Amino acid sequence: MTETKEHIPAYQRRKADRPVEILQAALEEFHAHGYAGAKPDRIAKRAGVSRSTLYLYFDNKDALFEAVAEKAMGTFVDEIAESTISFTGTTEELVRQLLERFYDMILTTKNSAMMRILIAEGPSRPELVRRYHALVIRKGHVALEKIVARGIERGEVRKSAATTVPQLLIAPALFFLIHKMVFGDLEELEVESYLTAHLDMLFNGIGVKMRA
Amino acid sequence: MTETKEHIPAYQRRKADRPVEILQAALEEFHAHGYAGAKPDRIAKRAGVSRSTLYLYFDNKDALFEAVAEKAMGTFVDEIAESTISFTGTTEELVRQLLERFYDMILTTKNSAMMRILIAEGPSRPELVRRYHALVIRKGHVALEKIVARGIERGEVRKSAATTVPQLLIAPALFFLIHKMVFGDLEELEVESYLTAHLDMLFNGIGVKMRA
Amino acid sequence: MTETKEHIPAYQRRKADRPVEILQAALEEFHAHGYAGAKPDRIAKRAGVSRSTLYLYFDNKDALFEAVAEKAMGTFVDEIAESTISFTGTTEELVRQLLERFYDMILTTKNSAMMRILIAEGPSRPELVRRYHALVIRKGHVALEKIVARGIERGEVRKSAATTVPQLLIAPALFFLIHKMVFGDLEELEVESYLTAHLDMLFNGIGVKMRA
Amino acid sequence: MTETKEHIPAYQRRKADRPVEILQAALEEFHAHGYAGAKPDRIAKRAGVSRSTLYLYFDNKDALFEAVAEKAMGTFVDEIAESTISFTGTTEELVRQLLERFYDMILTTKNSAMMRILIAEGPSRPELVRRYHALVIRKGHVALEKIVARGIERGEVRKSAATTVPQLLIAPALFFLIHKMVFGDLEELEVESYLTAHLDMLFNGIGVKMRA
DNA sequence: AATGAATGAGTGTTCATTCAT
DNA sequence: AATGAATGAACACTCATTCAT
Repeated sequence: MTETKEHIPAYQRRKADRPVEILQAALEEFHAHGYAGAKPDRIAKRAGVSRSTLYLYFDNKDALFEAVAEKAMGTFVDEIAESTISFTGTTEELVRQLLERFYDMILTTKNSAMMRILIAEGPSRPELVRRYHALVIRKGHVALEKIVARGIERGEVRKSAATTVPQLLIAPALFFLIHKMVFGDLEELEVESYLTAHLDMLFNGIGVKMRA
Repeated sequence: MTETKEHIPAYQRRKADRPVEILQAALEEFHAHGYAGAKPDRIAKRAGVSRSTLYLYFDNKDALFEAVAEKAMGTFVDEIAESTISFTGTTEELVRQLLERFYDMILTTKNSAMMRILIAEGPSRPELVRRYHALVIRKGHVALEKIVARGIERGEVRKSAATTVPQLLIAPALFFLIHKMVFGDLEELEVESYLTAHLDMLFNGIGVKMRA
Repeated sequence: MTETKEHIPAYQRRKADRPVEILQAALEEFHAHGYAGAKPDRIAKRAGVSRSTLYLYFDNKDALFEAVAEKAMGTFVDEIAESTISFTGTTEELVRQLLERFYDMILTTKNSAMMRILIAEGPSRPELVRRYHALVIRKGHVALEKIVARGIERGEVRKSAATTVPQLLIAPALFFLIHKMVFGDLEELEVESYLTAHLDMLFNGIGVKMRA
Repeated sequence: MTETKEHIPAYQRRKADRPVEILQAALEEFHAHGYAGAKPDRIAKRAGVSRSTLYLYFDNKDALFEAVAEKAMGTFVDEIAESTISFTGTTEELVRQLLERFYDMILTTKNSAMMRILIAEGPSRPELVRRYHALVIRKGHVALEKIVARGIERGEVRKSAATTVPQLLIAPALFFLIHKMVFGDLEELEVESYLTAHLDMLFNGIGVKMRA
């Protein structure tokens, strides 16, 4: 059935590209306007197709949204989880590497879009929240736990109240993400010094240590 | 608490109560559904009035939203800023007190509603973002800076990379807020141990200190 | 006079005045905005009473409108009809007098309000049109016919095609009325010279008469 | 023509027809109910489309109204203005021709619709009034002035009070228009005899001329 | 007699979606 | 595969009207 219609105009866009383009356009739209505020009209325009074409690939706005969410719940966590396993350096180096990638991801926006969507639409989409939790949060938690355990084993990390809540490792990064997302236009947090401060606090705390 | 009150006849209720009830109902609705998803219909029902009564007190959905936001941009920051001035104990005690109040506020939900609204509607409401930034973020930042400066002065806080970014003091609390807001139904973070861990990390860091 | 009266306390005002004031206010409102565009709210304000008071005197907007119309279908025609009977001067004097009063009435606006209402609302109010026709148009027609007949009898008016349509006597005045009503703000027709011209055309025509 | 067309499926009809059909339907609706009373619902039904299709072609009710008005402020005046220039007969013939066309136009209803709209909506649409005045009234005035001047030049028209107000030439026709519009259902003015009478009065007046 | 508070029915308009081509 | 044209259902909002006082 591919050969029958060979009278396609000069620009030959591949059929397979369409869904990808639409998903990308939709992610941007959902990020910018939230679910309810997102207009198929605009998604179509962004994707360079007609409004009706959207419905050729996705049953409806909701299905499109789910597809977008699915795609965005990406591979990030898996990647860092894997890279942790083979890491051979110190915990500080490991965490620094992890956080560098994390802040980098934040600045790449795509996943922050997902975060916004999740926060905004969560209450009306428990299933989406459940999936995200299973695919991202839980896995992330496990990965962080491993890092901490490894650190303790290696004598680089204190076994303490702080280390019972491994999320604290990345909590400041979420703050950074939210801040950038909401107040980014008004006041930019400089990522490098923020990261430095983050690591400093993480490893050394802010308190003055008095040791004999 | 979303119950629909109905039994007291309209004419017996006092006019002055109306805006308060409506604002409360609207806050809940905006929190639950975001701006676009919020239906005047439901707000009215929640407030125990008819749809048109809403418009007796607020010009339109937008005005209602602004009023809700205004009200929620509460006095919290001012209160803690003030209480810091007169504090006489150690920095650790001061920060503990601050965070206890902060986590308490989070669990009181109202302000987390505001946070969700801000994250979700921010892109389409720069003015709201600007006001929140001026009223809450900026003031909060100043208050945190003072705490850090006071700590350094008193020799309780290290002058370090970490202390150049005073937001780090409360960053983990925002993580807690977001987590509770989005994943609260799936996995509860126990506030007391989280707070303990937060403080531990904040003051001591997670790293093993080796001093001579 | 469209001022909103306010200073006299309600209890001092006489009950009997209320309907009159309301009708006056309603006439102005209907004149200014048409039936559909007229708002009970504004009528009440103009009349210096509360919205609900309107409904104390008139069942609903429609009834109020009918009452206004009724009142405006005034006595004007009857008056001029009567004054014609007793007139003893020439036809030209009679017609001049009639038209002077007619133009005067036009400039007093109240009846032009009625005309506007009739034109605008006529299609949806056949009954109103019927009543106006019976009370004003028909009577006016009869009065004009009498004037013409009297003129012919007295040898002051030609029996001609023109005199078979007695409405022609006042037709130019309606033009004046409409013009003032619609374009009055843009281009004022000076009433005195218009009246002079009207009478001149009426009695002499514009044509050059060539008689042997 | 108020019939609702239904049988031709929407997709078979041609896009170009839509605005024309809608405008026609809207003219009828505005004519029948005034601006405020006109319901998009009914316009759509009259035009044989769905309510939302209206908004595909016109931004809103107001824009639709303006388009209707624009279209109705037709070419009539220009046409008669032009035809006057080349006319070679007597003034009486010229005026008769003009009036015949004028009365014919009146009976064709479309422009009388415009007149009703103008009278009814004028107060709340000064801009519309201004445009109509510029496009129709002013031009008409100039055209009438030319006719009178030509008549005087040719010795067929008296230079007199009457001829200083050229609107008097068509004033009786406006009376006819209004009468037909408002009272047409109750009492028909027979156009031919009315026109004859109109011309008679115009040229000869109603007065008895006594010349030596 | 008069009104402040409230509302149900309806308004113009938008939106996600469909359908014949 | 892709679309221009069209629409039903829902939306935020207004309005004439009611009702207990």
